[in-house]
Amino acid sequence: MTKPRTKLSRTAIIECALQVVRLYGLEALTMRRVAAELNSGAMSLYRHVADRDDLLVGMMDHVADTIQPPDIQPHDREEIVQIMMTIHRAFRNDPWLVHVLLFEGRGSLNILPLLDRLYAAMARLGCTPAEAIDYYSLLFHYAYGESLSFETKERRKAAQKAWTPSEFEGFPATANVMNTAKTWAYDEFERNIRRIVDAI
Amino acid sequence: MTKPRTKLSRTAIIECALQVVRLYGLEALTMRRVAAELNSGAMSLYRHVADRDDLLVGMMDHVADTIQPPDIQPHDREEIVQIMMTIHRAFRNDPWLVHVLLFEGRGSLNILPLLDRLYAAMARLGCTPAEAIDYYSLLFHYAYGESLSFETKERRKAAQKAWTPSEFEGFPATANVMNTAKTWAYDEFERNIRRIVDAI
DNA sequence: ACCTGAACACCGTTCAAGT
DNA sequence: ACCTGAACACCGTTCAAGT
Repeated sequence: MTKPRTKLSRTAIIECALQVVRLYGLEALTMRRVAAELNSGAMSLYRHVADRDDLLVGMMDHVADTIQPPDIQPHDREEIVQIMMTIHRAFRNDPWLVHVLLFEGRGSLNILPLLDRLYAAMARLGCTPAEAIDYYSLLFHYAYGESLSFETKERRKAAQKAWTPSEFEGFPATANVMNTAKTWAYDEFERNIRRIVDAI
Repeated sequence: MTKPRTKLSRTAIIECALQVVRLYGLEALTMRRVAAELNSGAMSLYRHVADRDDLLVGMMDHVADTIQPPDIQPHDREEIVQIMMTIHRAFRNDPWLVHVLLFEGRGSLNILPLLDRLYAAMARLGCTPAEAIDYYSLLFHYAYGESLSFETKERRKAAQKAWTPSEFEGFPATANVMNTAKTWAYDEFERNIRRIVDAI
């Protein structure tokens, strides 16, 4: 994927970095690597990008721009579910987003339209602002944790580091649940989002 | 806090590393640093610890051992709430735990007794194993996300990188919620755990 | 104006050598 | 057996120098 020599630019750097992170993961995203892919010196990037954090924020804004907002739903509960599913899909496609959100501590303003639809739907359902904060916390933090955990689970599967049944000896309630978990490809995110929304 | 020269041992290394991570954070926890605190060469640690990941797992096991399990509750819903609050308190005290859990992909077996009480309470409430998996996902992933987000929020406050109100112009539902958020020290974790448990 | 190589101050870890 | 310093292969980033 090394590109032929072209003019360096912020968007060219961001798009190249996006390719690297999607193919090789966040820890492979180094300034030197991106520069190499662009056939240029590592230091040339700093003309267009303040530092690595700035690059990450740029990538996040770029991705946020390409998110397809879901159709407006006539039912407010379904509106909330569809917005959360859209965000969850973005996290599945780009797990590094959650890392940047949580560790850089900086979200993209480009998702504000989606966020405002969420809060508006909550308001129509009768939520006070205080309740809206609670539900936002529950919905988003669950989405963060679930996405990070999913990513880890994939990695662990590849590394064969899963827990073995013998470790659950003496813990019958746990063993009972784990036996089911093993034989069943579950995808609980949507079900759980609906449980939360039903409680609003 | 630099210790006088004593015999190196796995537990001495783990306890020293625990001090470092609690005082200076996970990114300050380097092999060289821990060694320096112990007045020894960085490479000496490798006699007692396989690598940095092994050290982190050792620290996690050590912390898991010191968790005070809550009293057994007569009501199963309250049993679940108290277990989750116990885990949440551990995450607040040691935010790096969540990083290790999610990025090393390795939990401590030492919390299995607590986990088994959780699954047993769910079973008594009539949960099938499939439902138990769903609720486990919701409870724990929310706890992960909330803890990471709390840590980030603290850091961001220190760095004065919070969002400014002007950024919410044109998004009235969001602005309305954010105005409340600013003036109100909220602690929504327990409320949200109870909401989840009520839905079981 | 735009790009760059050498250099700095860090990592985790390997390896051969000390006692 | 236990410890260690030098060295390796990496980082992000600064700085002075090239065109």
